Amino acid sequence: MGSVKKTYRSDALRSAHLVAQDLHAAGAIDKATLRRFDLSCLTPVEPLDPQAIRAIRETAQMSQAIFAKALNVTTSLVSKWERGEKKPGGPSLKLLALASRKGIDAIL
Amino acid sequence: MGSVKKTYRSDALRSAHLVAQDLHAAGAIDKATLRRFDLSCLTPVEPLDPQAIRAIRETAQMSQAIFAKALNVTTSLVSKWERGEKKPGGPSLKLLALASRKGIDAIL
DNA sequence: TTGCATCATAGCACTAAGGACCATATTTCT
DNA sequence: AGAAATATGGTCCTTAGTGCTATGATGCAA
Repeated sequence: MGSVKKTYRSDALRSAHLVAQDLHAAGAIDKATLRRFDLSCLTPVEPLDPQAIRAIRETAQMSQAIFAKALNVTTSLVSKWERGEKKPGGPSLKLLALASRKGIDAIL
Repeated sequence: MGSVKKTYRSDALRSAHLVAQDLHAAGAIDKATLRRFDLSCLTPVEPLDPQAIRAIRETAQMSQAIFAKALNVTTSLVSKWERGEKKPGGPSLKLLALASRKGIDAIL
């Protein structure tokens, strides 16, 4: 199972943030470095075209209805995203980016 | 560290979704059960008052600016959330719920 | 066949979230 | 002292997101 490997990478990322904070608390690194570190840790968020959004959902094997529930939006909105009638912004894009890069389970 | 325990719980949750899909593919469970399972897996999303939002951010040891970047929103919006001028909805609430229940690293 | 449910699309009206700008005052680090 | 980060406050404005309803296609079971 990807369980072991995925866990390793995931936890490394996860703990890195806290480790960096401890280093700063101990005076080992300055605030600027900590700040830059935090920003470099963020999952990149780029605009998604309708097909890309649908691809994320279909990879997750979900209907529009339960995909919408996972993102805490309405099904009609998901439909509009996938047809290009509306474009996801700010927080929605972040959720989609997480689902795309880390897998749907990252946001369940 | 927490790595092992957290990983165990996290991976169990993560794989459960895929396992259920396999069970369905194998004909072991029906579609309705699969659907209900997916919904029951979702991180509960409840309204958050301004102090709760600030608490999440301060637990993460982040300034409004980098917290905003993590959520892919503007700093002024985070400020408004924490002062009660605006209330986070849909996708924003989902992100905040993830940060609150699974830790800030879940959304980095 | 009939019936019932899920699925996806589509329309419309409406509210408020969220974005993009400002300016200000305080703190913190150099 | 200066520079940079921090948090608040504001104002204007766009549109994302909601809620509702209706449609047709699909699939499953009685």
